[in-house]
Amino acid sequence: MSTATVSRVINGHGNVTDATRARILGIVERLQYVPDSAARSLSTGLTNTIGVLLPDLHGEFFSEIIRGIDQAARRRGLHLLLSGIHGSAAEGTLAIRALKGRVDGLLIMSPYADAAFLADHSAGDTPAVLINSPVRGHSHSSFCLDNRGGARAMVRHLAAVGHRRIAFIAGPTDNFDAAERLAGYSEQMQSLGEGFEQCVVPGDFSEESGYRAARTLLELERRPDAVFAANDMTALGCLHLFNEAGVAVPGEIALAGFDDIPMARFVSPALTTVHVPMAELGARALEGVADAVGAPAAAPRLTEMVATELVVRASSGARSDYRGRDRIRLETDDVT
Amino acid sequence: MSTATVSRVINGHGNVTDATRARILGIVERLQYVPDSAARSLSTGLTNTIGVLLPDLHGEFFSEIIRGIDQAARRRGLHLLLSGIHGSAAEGTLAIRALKGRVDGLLIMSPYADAAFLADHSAGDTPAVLINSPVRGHSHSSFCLDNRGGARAMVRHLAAVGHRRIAFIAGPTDNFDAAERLAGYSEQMQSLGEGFEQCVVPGDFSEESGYRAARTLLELERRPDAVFAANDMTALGCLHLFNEAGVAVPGEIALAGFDDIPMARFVSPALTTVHVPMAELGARALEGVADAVGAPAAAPRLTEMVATELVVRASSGARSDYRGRDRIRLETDDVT
DNA sequence: CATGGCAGTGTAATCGCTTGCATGCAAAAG
DNA sequence: CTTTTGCATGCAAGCGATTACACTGCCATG
Repeated sequence: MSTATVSRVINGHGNVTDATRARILGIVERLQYVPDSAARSLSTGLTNTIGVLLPDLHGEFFSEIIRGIDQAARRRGLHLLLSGIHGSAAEGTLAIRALKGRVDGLLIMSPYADAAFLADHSAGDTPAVLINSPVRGHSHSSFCLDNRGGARAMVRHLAAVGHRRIAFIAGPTDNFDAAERLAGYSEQMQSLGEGFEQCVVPGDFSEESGYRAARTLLELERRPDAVFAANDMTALGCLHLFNEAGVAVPGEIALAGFDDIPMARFVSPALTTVHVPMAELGARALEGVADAVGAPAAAPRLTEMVATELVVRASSGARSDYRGRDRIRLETDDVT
Repeated sequence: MSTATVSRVINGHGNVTDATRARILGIVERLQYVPDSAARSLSTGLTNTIGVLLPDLHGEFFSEIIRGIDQAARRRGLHLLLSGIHGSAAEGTLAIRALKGRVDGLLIMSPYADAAFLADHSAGDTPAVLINSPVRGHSHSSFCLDNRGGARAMVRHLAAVGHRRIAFIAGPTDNFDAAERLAGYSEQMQSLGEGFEQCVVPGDFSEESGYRAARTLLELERRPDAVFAANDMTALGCLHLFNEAGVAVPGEIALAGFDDIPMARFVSPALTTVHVPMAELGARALEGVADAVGAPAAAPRLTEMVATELVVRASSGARSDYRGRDRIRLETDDVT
């Protein structure tokens, strides 16, 4: 009974008698033997680990995406090496390098990811998958949330409900998600054409920026019918100001957000928003890396879109019997 | 120039001429050489990685604690191997075994952690630190949130505001945090003595259970002055029912929660609650494991308490924005 | 001038596993 | 009864680092 045989038993490589296998398994059990993973990695070149780089570990978002990733990883028997990138691309590059050799694949989410990531990483042979990144096509697969489609759907909804002058509170200008949402808004407004007025005010995804933007909007000579914020926190900031200013939502002005954070259901009026399936996005991305790990380097790099879902609640002023062309979820009266 | 010298340069072990060092560093830079971590682990027995086991990857809580852990890990140059334990202790045990050899230390958070964890793990030599776990003292350090103190503070606050009949909606009976909060409530009510009436109704930390508990409370012949829920979600469920039932908060009945989830600020009336510094708890726990990794096995195991903070908002009916503050206490359990 | 010490460098063993190849042995084939 | 075939097993060579130990000069000391 040599180490070779034990190895074969443990890894399920055939060519072992049932008798020896049983004997070995018995001993393994008795000794609580667990193969040393470092040694194993050294000789196989595999770690069974996926590195996960996330931009910001704040909020519900992050936890959702991680949950999806974790579940998928568990299903595939993979471990997760987690790292938050707080700073710029430089720090990200550093983090990637530190992970090199420790992981079989990389899952990188960074709305700020630029060519630097690519350049630095392309040197390695570790496959990587990007989540919601502006970088496309060449050497990595990527999974993207359909921000643009979601924003368009929201604009269509607001239009269908009867709003004409629809303002948009933008997100950070260097953020990919924010840019896509803005683009979706503009495109849809454009294609609605006559009688619809665009108006974009700056914001940065924070509650405070929403608060400020709301004030700006109220002071306009031609006050908008509806305000579409680039994310829910911004919308919540808006709502605060509207409440303080005694402006009725959705009576005098409609409001909508993006993300569907848990809080969106709880505010009053409940916030119409775009639901983003973060857990699903995370899970799909992990499957993507896992597949890429086994596959030859020449495997096709694809960009997969993950759909969003319009969630209509009270703040947009929809009649309760609203039915649009979009895939929506109606929550008019959501009591537990 | 041999591998030995290179190794010495890279690891900063002296005995190398400045000239050779410079030459080697130059080559390292040019070749973008990164030492293979598997090989390194194999020969040193260290992985520079801490395993993190979390019970549930849901919600703001989780993301906060992970954020704290990640920051601390980054400071110490450690990697994080993350794993969610969805099921029971059995699954946890499995997860621990899977991590064995991959990590230098373990950070385990499980309000359900029982002796099984301990037993299984004690076999290994990997140091572990428990977060918010009922298990104490013997072979692991642990970091606990001062649930009991927080609950007592809340009861004192409610009493100070003038409430006498203070009801408590409990959490899951097998959850350590929940049990501690209940204990804090009972203790404080007891010591308030005359004129204060205890009343505990069951719950399970969910919004729905709060909704149901609220109905139960309203139907009592002697309706309580105040309701203290074991966590914020439960309190939010309560609030929903009170709103539906047209019971004014805090006018007719005061309400308080525990956790200080972001939503607590946004509901109306804003929820008085107990803030729990999850990020700090996570960071401190990580420092704990990191220290334990280097230390001899005989190092003292201590239990550290992380203080909570009372956050008074409108729902408890306080006059001004009263704010109580506790400081972090350090408690050392005996060793052996 | 011989000797010992010391600093810088190289040699080779080691960590624990996987795996190609050699070996042994029993059953099938000639 | 010998030869072939094939399956189960063992041997030993890596995998890429770390590190104890050996070695080589060189300088200080006796």
